[in-house]
Parts: sequence; C-alpha cells; structure tokens
Amino acid sequence: MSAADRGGSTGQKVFKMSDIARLAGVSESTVSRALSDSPLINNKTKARIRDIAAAHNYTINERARNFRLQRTQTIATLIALDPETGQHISDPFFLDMLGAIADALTEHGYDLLLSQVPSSDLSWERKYLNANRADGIIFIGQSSLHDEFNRLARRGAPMVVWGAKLADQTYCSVGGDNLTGGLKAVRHLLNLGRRRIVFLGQKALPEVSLRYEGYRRALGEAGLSAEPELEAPTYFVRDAASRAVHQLIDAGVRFDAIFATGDLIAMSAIQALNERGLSVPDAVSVVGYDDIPLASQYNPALTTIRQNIAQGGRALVQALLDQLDDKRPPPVMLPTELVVRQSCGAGPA
Amino acid sequence: MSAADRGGSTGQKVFKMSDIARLAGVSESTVSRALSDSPLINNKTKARIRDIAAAHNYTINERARNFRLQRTQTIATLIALDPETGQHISDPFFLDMLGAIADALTEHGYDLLLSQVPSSDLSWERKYLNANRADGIIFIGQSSLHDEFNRLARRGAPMVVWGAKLADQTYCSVGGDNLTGGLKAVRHLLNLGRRRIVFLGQKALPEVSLRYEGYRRALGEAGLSAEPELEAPTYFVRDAASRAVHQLIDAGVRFDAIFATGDLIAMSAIQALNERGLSVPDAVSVVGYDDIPLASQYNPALTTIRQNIAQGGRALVQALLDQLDDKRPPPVMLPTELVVRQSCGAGPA
DNA sequence: TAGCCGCGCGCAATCGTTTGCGCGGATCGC
DNA sequence: GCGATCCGCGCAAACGATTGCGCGCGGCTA
Repeated sequence: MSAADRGGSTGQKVFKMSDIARLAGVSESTVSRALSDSPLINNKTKARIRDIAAAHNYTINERARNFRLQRTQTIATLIALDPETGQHISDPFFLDMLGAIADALTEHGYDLLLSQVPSSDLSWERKYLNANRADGIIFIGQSSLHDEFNRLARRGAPMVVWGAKLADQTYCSVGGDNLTGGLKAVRHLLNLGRRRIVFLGQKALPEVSLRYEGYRRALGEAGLSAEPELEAPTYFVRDAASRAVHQLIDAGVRFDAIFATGDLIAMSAIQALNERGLSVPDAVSVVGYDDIPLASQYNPALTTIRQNIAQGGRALVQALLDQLDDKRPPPVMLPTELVVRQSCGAGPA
Repeated sequence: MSAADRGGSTGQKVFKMSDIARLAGVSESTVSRALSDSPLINNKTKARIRDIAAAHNYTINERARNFRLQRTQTIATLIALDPETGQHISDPFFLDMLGAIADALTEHGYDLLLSQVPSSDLSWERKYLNANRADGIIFIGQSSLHDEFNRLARRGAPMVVWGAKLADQTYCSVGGDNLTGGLKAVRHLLNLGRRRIVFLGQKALPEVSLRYEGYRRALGEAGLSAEPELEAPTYFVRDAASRAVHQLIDAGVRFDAIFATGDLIAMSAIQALNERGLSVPDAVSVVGYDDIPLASQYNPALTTIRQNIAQGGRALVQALLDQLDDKRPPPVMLPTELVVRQSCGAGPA
C-alpha cells in the first residue's frame, strides 16, 4: 500500500491531525494536547475537538507518534529454532504462551513483533533493537543459547528468556519451578507406596536436569537414593521413550513407577508398558509433565505437573517492562501444580 | 526505553545516518543513496561509506525509514478467540502455521505483528490499518466472523483469512482442501472393504461441512449413500467424541469404520471403542484428520489427512502481498495428503 | 576557446506527531 | 486604574530517514 493508497484502498480518506485541526479551527498542537487530555487546554475546546475526531473516525497514526516519541512500543518475541532440525522446541504450550504474552503486552500498550530465528543467527540486537524495531526482546527457547544470552544481557539489552534459571546467569529468565515440579511428582509416587521409580528424560537439558534434582531430593526424603539403573535418558522425540522402556525391561531392571519429564514421552512409555503386558497404573504408576490438552483424555488419564502458562506470559512481560524502567528484575519461577489422574492409580494393593 | 537511553542501555552509541555522513565527510543524502546502492553515487564513494557504516556497526533505523516512506512493512496476524470460552480455536497446528507465516513475511521483508483478539471486538481496521500499525491483516480463525470479514473486504482492506472457502465470500481465504480431504479419507476406507462408515464431527463448522461433502461423494462413488444414523455430530471438545461413540454402540448402530474430522477426536473414539471391546483396526477402521505430531505415536498409529502447513503460511502471505500490489488473488485450497498408518488396518479379513 | 552534457553530490522539504516557549487577553489584587 | 498573574492557545523545531532539484566541475565536440 503506497502513501496515496492509505485509506484509499478502503475508499475513505484517513484523517490526520491537521485535518481535525482545520475542521475545529485550531492548531495541530491544540488537537494533540486535547486528545491526550492535557490540562493546558480548555475543557470545552477538548470536548469539541474530541467530538470532531470521533465524528470523522479519526485514529492517531501510531507509527508517527512513536517515531516522534522515540520509542517503538513494540516487543520482539523470538522463537528459537532447533539448530539441527530447524523445528520448534517441542513445548506443547507455546501457542498458549504466545497468547498470554500477546494479551499482557496489549494490556500495557505494547505491540508484539513475532519472529522465528535459527539459533545460528545471533544478530538480534542489530536487527531488532538497533534497527529500532523493538524496545526489548522476549526469547522463547533457551536451548543452547545460554552463553549468547549472557553476552547480550551484559551489554544491557532489555531481554527476558523463557526457560530454566541456570547457575552462571546474568540475564533474567522466567520459567516453571522445575525442581519443585520434580519433587511433587516423585513425592506423590512415593506416597502411593512406589519405591523403584524410573526417571525418564534427558538430564542434559537445563529444565530436565532440575526436574531430576527434584527427583533425587524426593527420594532422599524417603530415605532412598537415586539408582543409575533407573535413569532412562530420553530426548523429547518420537519413539525414544518407547525404546528406553523396552530396554529397561529387557535388562531385567525392576521398577514400579515412572516419572516422565514430559506428557508425550509418558504416553509413549505407557504404550511400551502395555506392549510388554504391564498395566498402568496397576503394575506401574506413571506421572508426566506439562499437562498438555491430551493428557486428560488419554487412557489412562495422565497424572502430570501443570504450569500456569498465562501467569508465565504475564511474568515474562512484567520482567521485560521492568527492565525498560531501568529495574533489574530477578528470575521468576512459577509455581507448579500436581494434577492427579488415573495413570498413577491408588498405589499397589 | 527513552530517547536518551537508546543504545545507552547497551553502553554503546547507536549511530544514525548523520553520524556516518560526518565521518565520511559527505551529506546524509549521499549516505542514504550509497547504502541503497543508488546509481547516482560513485562506486568508490559507495564503498567508502559502506566500510565506515560496517566499521561502526551502523544499522538503519527501520521505523524512521518506514515512516518517511509512508509504509509500515508490517502485517498484523490476528488470532480470533472463541467467543464463548475465550480459548483458541483448537487447531493443533497454529504454532507451526504462525512459524510459516513469520518465515514467509521475513522473506519478503515484512514484520509480523501478532495479536489475540476476542471475536467481539471488531475494530480491526481502526486499530491496525488506520492506526498505521500494519499494511494488511491475516486472520487465523474464521469461526463466526464470516459476515464481518465480508464487510471488511468490501471496504477494500487488504486481508486474508485462514479457513474454508464459503459460498458468499468476498474476501480471500486460504485453507486446506477439505472436500478432497474427506474424499481421500473415505475412499481409503471403502477400498479396505469398509461399508458402514461413521462421520464423526460437527457439520456446523464450515471446514467440517466440506469434509462431510467429501464423505458423501466418496460414498456415492461406491454406490452408497450417507445414512443419518451414521452421523455423529461432535465438536472438537473433550469427551464429546467418546460419548458420541458410546451412544452409537448403545443405539445398536452397526458400523465398521469411523471417519473422524480431527485427530484428537479420532483418538477419543478409539479409546471409546476399546472400552467397549471393539479393537482398532480389526473390528473398526479409524481415519483422523490433521496429522498432529502425536498421531504417529499413538497406539495404533493414526491414519490421517495431512495438510501442508508451511505451504499454507506461504500462501497466506503471498495472497496478502498480492493485494497490496492491487491484485485480487483468488482463494487458495491447499492439497491434502492421506497418511496411511495402522489405525485403519488392511481391511476386514 | 566557448558551449554542452552529464556525473557526482548537497540543499532543503517532507512524512505526522509532540512539546518548549512565547504571546495576547482576561482576571485579580491593591 | 494599573501592574502582575495566569489561562488558553499557536509557532516552530524537532524525531531520522528519503528524494526532487539544482549546482559545480571536468571532459567532450566544434
């Protein structure tokens, strides 16, 4: 749409402030001040100008306004793609999270600029902040970018990351409380009388490693310790969980429960157990993680750990806006909640 | 971030064009022309200016540029929320679609402005086009907005909608070829020897209604006709599919296959069948729709209809950009593909 | 040597809005 | 009745880029 087309394409002239000024018989300054409710303008004048603006369906040109004010009122949300596959990090709730972020930003008068970025392209600061496209950045997908995030944060770029809170972290992150999540899941299994609990997940991932720590502590509370043979490293990929469970059984490892660090691999695990004649939850209790929409409809319905995604979105936005106000917000960990369903049963008879 | 903070927050001055001009000993005009490779500038001058710009990590201020050029280079992508629940329309692939749109827009030099909008708020034109936030709008989620879309399109607003192509449609839509999808699914079941095929889905939804038309035609090709008792209206909500299947069985309806208009309800249906002692695919063949990630990992793995989401995103963007070029692109229907897996088996023995 | 042409570059206006400053008139106090 | 005050509003300069027009200078032809 070229300049001449603006509004032309919709068949109606788009008014600018000077048009309103002319119609009201005042200067642009007065219109500007009237519309922003400045005390410098007489109330009657304000009312008149507002009426005229409303009558002509006037909408302020946000881009011009933001340009003059030297701000963008825009936050870039960058979704990191997995360097190998080029796929999204497979968190099942990204769309909900995006929605929550969008709502929170709208609430604060910000726009959301969305982009998918391969982890290999690190020129975010140039492209979004220096190019004045956005005032700050929300990263979704921590993956292997920890060091790069640290660098960027040290240079003072306003940013926040959805992910785990790591040890040597200079940037602000918001994420679930993975440690407590693991703790709650495993405590629940222990309360049911389970004693030999498989940890199904890939500890190399920051978030999973924290869930493992929760697993370890819960066992410790019950006077047990984590046994290496009960660890089944599994990425969140197709079939891997199933294979891992088969291997455990083939190796003759005894176990009466599985803590799966994701709902999808929990489901794969349940299938694998069924294939080997082990029923869930009678023979083996299973707990998942994330509470994806399908979890409650699965058979058996999945006991799982739920994170409050809407709250996460709001927290991300709040943390970022705080930084724009020159505050230094601390990392946020969102409460996690155990959702009890059939897949862990009432414990062994 | 206030004006003074720009770059200040990252501890380094952000150069503007006048800085580069001063450093190079030329005017801003020359810098502008050099960076945009104008033939008016001597090649040596160009090279020198570019070197200086690169050396100082200069990035053009996109907002200022777009402002001067009277364009936004931004497309608004609006996700409609369900009017009742306030939830997303439950298409499982929205995130992938968004990613595809983002990529396609980036490829064309456009930014993506994302917003969630309740179906009750219809002031899109004001908020996005008139406010000069975006040059055009991509709507995701057709739901009940058909009439409103028609109105907007008639006023010439550049827009495109992800959804079905409906009869009295003045706007441009892009969507899967639901009729052919239904046709392929049901033809496959018929080829397996199935004859009494349940249609599981809610025909009131535009897309589902087209899948039903495909169902009807495929039956017609085989000399059969659609029987009312084999229709099980089901929204894409929890448990509804399961209930519907139980009701069919309770009512004594005979059937040997189910065409489910979504993978999730296909899975619910399979569970319900299992609960009643009917095995899939031995007793009943099931075909789903969408090929969600879980479909291939389900037990039994789901035969389903796949749509090329990446292609859909590109088509949406292309259709919109065509409109910005004053073209009137026709609605697009994407090819659908049958993915054969275990859940429909090899037919009755 | 004079006239012309064209290359390479600078001047200044412009996009739509905000805001510091100044100015005219009404009001108030004494 | 006169100076000080204040209210309400307009003037004009910004924000950072683009671009039509004009100008000077060097090389060419006649």
